[in-house]
Amino acid sequence: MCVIISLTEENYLKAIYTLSHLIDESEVSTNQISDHLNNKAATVTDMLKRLAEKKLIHYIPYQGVKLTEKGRQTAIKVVRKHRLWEVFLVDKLQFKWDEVHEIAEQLEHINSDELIQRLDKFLGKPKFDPHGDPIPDANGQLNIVKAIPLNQHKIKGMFTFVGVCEHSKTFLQHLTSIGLKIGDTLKVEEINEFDNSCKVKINKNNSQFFSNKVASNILVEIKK
Amino acid sequence: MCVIISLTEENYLKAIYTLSHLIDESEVSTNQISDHLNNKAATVTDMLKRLAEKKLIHYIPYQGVKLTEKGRQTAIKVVRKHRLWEVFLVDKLQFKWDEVHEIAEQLEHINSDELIQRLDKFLGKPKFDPHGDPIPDANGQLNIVKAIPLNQHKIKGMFTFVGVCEHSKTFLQHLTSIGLKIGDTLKVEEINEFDNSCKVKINKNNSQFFSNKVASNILVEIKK
DNA sequence: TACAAAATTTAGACTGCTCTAAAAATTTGT
DNA sequence: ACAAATTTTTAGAGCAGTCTAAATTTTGTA
Repeated sequence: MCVIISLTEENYLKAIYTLSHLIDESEVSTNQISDHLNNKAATVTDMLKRLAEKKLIHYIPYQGVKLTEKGRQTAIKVVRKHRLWEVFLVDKLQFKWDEVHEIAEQLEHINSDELIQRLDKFLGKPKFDPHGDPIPDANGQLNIVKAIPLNQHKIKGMFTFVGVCEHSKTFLQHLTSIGLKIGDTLKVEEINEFDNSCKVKINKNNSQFFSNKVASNILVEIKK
Repeated sequence: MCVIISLTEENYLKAIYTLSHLIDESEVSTNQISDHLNNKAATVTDMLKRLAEKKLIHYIPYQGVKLTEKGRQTAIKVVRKHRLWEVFLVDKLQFKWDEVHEIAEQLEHINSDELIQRLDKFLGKPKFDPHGDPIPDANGQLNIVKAIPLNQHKIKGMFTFVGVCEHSKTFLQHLTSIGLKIGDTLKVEEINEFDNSCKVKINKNNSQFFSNKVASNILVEIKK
């Protein structure tokens, strides 16, 4: 009944979960997984056979994979742990938001339901991690986030910065260097047709230009 | 220069460290390690060869092993992490002292110096874990504890309960059930020659009997 | 002190996870 | 529609860590 799932298997399930959510709930290919995890396609094929054996994924050779319900529950539990630990690292240990990913990658595999339940309570049952990503609840339910990238709005006006698409250290450090934090108000004052860059005021500060690349990785909601 | 040490290797080094400190700084035998880690002697021999290769232990076949300085530093870092995480679990997440060992066994392998430094600060740089065991500092220095088991004092009088020898769940739960916590004052009122049991008053409460077995696992200092 | 018992090591094998090289299947472009 | 390119799988191998069974070394004692 209670199949043991190794740290490596957890990482594969998380990868499949993440990749399948990039665009709707599509099937994930062997190469996508091998790129994401930095190992070879042959290695991935091997692992897919084992995960299918354990009923954690639906796998038809050459057709890509999808998580089973059991696989999804496992993956989402890892995501929940990852994001809760990130909150701990930032809120309690004063890490910066660009410093926590690697440590959370380790902590997410600590196995204790009691620990996670208590950590969640200790942190005040947070709904979002330091990057604005939603934290699944203990039952694996996830807030549906309706935020979309700033560059897709194509309109001037007031927005709230609620999350990022890109989680790389360099991008997060860039946002920090321009003084942008989750929750800030963005006022789009100009949109330039030719390169899709925009002039934005952060809170009450001076305006600055965001390239399309930056704007495409900033998730916002229209400010009420 | 910077040899990678696996989780398994860390566990072997910690086992050797622990076992070598049971009695002075003696050498540790293959069987002691295999008992402690619940695996076979042949498996231990294999690992000892690998640890010796990496200059983490001094190993002469059939002669037992001793940690090198590098091995000791590695082991003590794991012990430091284990004990700090135990403090976190008890002080911040309200775990009981008999519930934290298994979780700390996992957390002790999380690899981030920055994390440990910040956790230490967050916890108020504690000197002892919830069982009264000393926490090595960041340089691997350990407070020498001069506490000895209650049954070895052989005298009546006032003592302070500062730690335990036995760390099993059942023993710790037993102490909890008789209302004994680290820091409590023990007044030894009688010592029975025939079975070495003693009558003890905990703080200002009613007196009760401690068997020799209990008294031998309770570390105390003479109360000033 | 010699020999039996105990401790330890060696030999050979298995699993999980990884790789490279080669074969097979699928997709794409003309 | 089919050849070329791409993707995926298969085959075979290696390493870390574990095991059992057998051989070797040390220890304790008769």
